[in-house]
Amino acid sequence: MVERTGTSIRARVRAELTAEIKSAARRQLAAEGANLSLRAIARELGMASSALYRYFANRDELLTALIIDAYDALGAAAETADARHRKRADHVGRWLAVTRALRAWALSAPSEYALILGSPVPGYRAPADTTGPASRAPLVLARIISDAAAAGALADVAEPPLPAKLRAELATVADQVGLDMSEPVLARTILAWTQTYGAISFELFGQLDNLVDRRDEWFDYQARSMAALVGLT
Amino acid sequence: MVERTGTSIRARVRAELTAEIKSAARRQLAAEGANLSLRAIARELGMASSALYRYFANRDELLTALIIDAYDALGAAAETADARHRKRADHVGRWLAVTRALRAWALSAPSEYALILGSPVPGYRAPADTTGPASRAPLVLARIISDAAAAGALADVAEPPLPAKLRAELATVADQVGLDMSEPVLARTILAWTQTYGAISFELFGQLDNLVDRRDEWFDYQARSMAALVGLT
DNA sequence: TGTACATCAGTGAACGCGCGTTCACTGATGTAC
DNA sequence: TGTACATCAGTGAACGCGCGTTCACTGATGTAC
Repeated sequence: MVERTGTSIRARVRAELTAEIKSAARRQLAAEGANLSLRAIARELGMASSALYRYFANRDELLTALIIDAYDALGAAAETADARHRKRADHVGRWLAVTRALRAWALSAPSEYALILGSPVPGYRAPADTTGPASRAPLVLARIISDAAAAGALADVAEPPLPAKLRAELATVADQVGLDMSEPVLARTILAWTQTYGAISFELFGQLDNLVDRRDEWFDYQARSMAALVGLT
Repeated sequence: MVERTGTSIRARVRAELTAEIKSAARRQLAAEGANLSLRAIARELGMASSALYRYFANRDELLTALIIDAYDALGAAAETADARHRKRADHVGRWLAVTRALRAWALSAPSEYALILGSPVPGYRAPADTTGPASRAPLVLARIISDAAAAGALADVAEPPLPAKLRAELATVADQVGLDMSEPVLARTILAWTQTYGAISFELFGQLDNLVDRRDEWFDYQARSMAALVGLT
């Protein structure tokens, strides 16, 4: 993004137009898929296509901004869903609330979900600044598990062996994000997050068509299964 | 596809060129992502772009052919992996062999995997003829489970309740594909297939970067977990 | 408070490119008698 | 077996379109004195 500081009128107008460009871009994404066209955005906003270059250096920069926004929106949805759950000790309830919120966000903004969690956009490589926002949602899930573990509320679950080197890798990851979790618990958490992502993508990308119609119930069933697999009670 | 019958020389040459067009298209897909360009394919084959219209009525028809081929290739990989497993009663082994084969195929042809299981291609809607090939791979997994069930080798597993109507829907599905399975078992099978799909997509679409490097071990851990969840022993 | 100058947003034309699809055509391969 | 005709594959030009990005420009907003 073309950064510019200050709180003058000009700066505020600038911020507003930047937001308008992004939301026009999101609308375009919803209509056309990942083929983002700067000219089409400019057309919708009634301005010359060259004007966009005062706000974003090029197409990729705009895409990056959209990706970061999407990760942040998904992360925020997860965080508020967890925060709103009053009974903090009801870990299964929190897991259900958060995974449902993730799904609801995805269904409300399918093209943005596809942008961050679908197949990569051809010819685009995400810069490093996305990793922070990208980890918000999974961290919320992880925190539910670590809360349960800390409260001694995590059931023992039979599980396949973890090879030593994989185990060591998981220990490093837990360390880096500051999670107090045993390696097997972290492994199960990532597994469950992967399943959740798979369930949402399946529904969104049409793999559930002609298979399951009662989508809400089916999702809940899956979420509960995964909560149980992780050991939440 | 522009159908034409006969086994004359002309017909054989025609079949060969059709295959060449598809494989050039696949190469293009691998290089550029889902932005399939007829002109680029024609260029690579050293022919006029208009010549392609003797083989495919338009771009969408070529895409459809590629999608069907990809589903078939994935299905064939699953089927041969299962067939090659000699110990038919070793259901966990068969599950591992098949899911590993699915992953291996996806890693060897990431763009084709993305074509069928990634985010939908903008502006393209799959016709009905894809549903047959699309179900080959999941059916192989389902058959392993139903074999285990038939052999009485499926462990009882605690699981969340299935709402009656969802249960009825699952019964219909089992009926349609001719699977002799109880609804809870079918539910767990679809869940496990969803997780498997999520695991492969996670790896392929870069979500595992900076998280897990020992991919083979990680995948096996997940596959074994899912086998256990379904009740394979 | 007013003036002079610098900064910035937005314009419109242009560059150079690629795309899917159609169409009238040529020449080779196949078929019927 | 040879000839006449129909079928087919492939060509090359053209239509009409859209794209990202650059550039010199105008006029408005902000800043310094």
